[in-house]
Amino acid sequence: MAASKSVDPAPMRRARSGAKGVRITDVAAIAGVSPITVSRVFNAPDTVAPETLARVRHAVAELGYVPNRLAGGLSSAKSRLIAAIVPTVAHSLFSETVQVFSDTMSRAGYQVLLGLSGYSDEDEAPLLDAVLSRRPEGVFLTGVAHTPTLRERLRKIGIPIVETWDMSDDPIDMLVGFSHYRIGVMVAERFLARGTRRPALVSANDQRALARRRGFVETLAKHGVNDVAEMLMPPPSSIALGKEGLRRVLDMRAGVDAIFCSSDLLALGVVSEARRLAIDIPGRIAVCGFGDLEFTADAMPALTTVRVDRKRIGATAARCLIDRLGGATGETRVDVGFELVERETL
Amino acid sequence: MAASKSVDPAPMRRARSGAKGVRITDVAAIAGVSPITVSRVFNAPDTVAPETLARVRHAVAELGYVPNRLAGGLSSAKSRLIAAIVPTVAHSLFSETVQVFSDTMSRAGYQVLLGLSGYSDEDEAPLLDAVLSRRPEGVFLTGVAHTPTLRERLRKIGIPIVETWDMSDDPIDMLVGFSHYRIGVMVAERFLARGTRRPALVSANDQRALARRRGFVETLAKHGVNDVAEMLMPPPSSIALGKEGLRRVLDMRAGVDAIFCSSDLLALGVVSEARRLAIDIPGRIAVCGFGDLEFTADAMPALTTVRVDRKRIGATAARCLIDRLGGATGETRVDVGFELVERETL
DNA sequence: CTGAAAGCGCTTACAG
DNA sequence: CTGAAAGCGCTTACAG
Repeated sequence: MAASKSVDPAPMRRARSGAKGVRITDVAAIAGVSPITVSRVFNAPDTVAPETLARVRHAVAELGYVPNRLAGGLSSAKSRLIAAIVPTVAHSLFSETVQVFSDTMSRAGYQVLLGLSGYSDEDEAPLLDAVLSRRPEGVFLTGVAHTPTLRERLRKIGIPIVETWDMSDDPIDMLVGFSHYRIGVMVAERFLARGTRRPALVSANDQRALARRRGFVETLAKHGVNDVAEMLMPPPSSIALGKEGLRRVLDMRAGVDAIFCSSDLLALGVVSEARRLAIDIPGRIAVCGFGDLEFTADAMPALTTVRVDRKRIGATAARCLIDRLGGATGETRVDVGFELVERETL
Repeated sequence: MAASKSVDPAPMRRARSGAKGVRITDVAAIAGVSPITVSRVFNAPDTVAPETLARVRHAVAELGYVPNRLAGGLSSAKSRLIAAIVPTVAHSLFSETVQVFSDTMSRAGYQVLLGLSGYSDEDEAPLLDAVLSRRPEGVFLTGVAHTPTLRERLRKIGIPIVETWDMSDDPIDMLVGFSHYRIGVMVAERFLARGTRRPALVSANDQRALARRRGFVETLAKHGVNDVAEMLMPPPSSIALGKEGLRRVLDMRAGVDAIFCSSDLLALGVVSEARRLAIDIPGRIAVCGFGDLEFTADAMPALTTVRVDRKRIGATAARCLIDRLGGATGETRVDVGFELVERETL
């Protein structure tokens, strides 16, 4: 009796959700070992007999097996994931740090889960939730300006946390950064040494730029210079904003003789617009940026800027986390410092 | 009988691995519902009665519960993770694309897991393994130059894949890019129109730069210009390499009158070194870069460059993946094109 | 609109 | 050096 060719419903390969991957049990079956042994081949290969190792590895290659870390992480409570919260990766300021951080972490067997926070501190809670839902084993934070609630939450999770790109007297856990306030102080001092009487500020109004501003303004005030023409604007900074910044600042105050910009991009705009207006830089107006982006030296030799070792921050932060995850204890506070780079006489 | 104060061993809060988080059952207990209902509050809130919803949300807030997506992903076979393989994030070329891609994906409820591949195609296999072990629901790839093995593997996984930053006749799945070859052709044509007789190339030897080179060299040859002075070097490109590039190229060939650089950074080095050598750009030598980085217009007005809409690539790629994950079908091939930007007469 | 049972694919802790 | 049993914290598919 020939059965009619019925439409064969796609067979469920798994009891649930029709998953289609190769599992550890498939490898185990082919290699003739138990799943535990296959697991050991990945997680503790030196505890497995050489021949067994070879046999399992062969089966792995044959099936193209890739362990499921969702399952592994759930079972072992080790996600091998590190969360990194960064405002943006669109500018090389943070992205170089992220690059080195990520490279270093992966060499140690961790993957980095990037959380791009933008510049608003408010949206950080949902972002943090999203990231923490993956159960990272450590957290890299950009900046230290977090709400007390957030700080408390992070502290309570009990995983290593490294705050970066800033200094703080009360870090959540580890700290690798530099003092924005001191940068402002030092730039003010250089300007003063040069005889500046009418300084101006063209700055983004984000936390860290404002800390530099404070150092700048307070130091100037200490030396009797109280009127700083200020142009504050929301991030992200751009060359166009720098151009506008110069125009505004010149409108606000006559005789401006020095401008502190919160980023090289803004400074580039200022210098560029100055050129258009036939204003001599640094002759008539000294300009200082921040970041020491790769192009500034060649593009804007007249520009003074602040150099921070961005790669070192990434590498050091990674090292701190790796050490801690490896069982190290103790406080970590690293001040990587900064450097004022004067291409020409300021 | 006063018991002696024995050292209290830290109580195991969980049967295994001493985990310490709040679980869905804790929330359920407090809210007086079953775990399934708590799960629904996160994954299908509109199927839950308003009062129940409120009660559960209150319990969630009280306990600071964050769902464990390792468990959720394992159970539902939905990781809500998208893998993005990118050579580097240290230069704004790719990082802007990554930024927009990541922003768009997170708005759709996905997180992006970044895999930084460097420029070597060989190390891609282990990186891919690492990334696939998280069971992403989709993959963003930079470039299309992958080994057949890798292409086959990716195809077999059966998840949506979008290749970007390049064109191909045989994409693995979806494609959002532009033709590097055609860029080379167009730059050659512009150079020829300008009367170039002795063109040179200063280029990184990565896949895509070499595709541009091919278009460039072949088009020149078609017009009888066969001797191109070439300086090829390994990525990453830098201003310093551009400077060296100019010197080398001038050594190799007398009378060079046009240089095609594989990146704006290299071009910046060339222009900068030319200035030092008192060579008129673009008068004596026309220079064309690639990337249209934000600073080039202001820093190097004499520089011609190739503009690609990096943000659009990120946004479009994200949209493709989101649509597909939402059930859409059909082919996707998007050529975002490019634009030759001449700041001054070439 | 809500819940009891089973299962996702691993690893731990133990035993041998 | 290797394995049987139990469990990690969720969600699915069903039933009511």
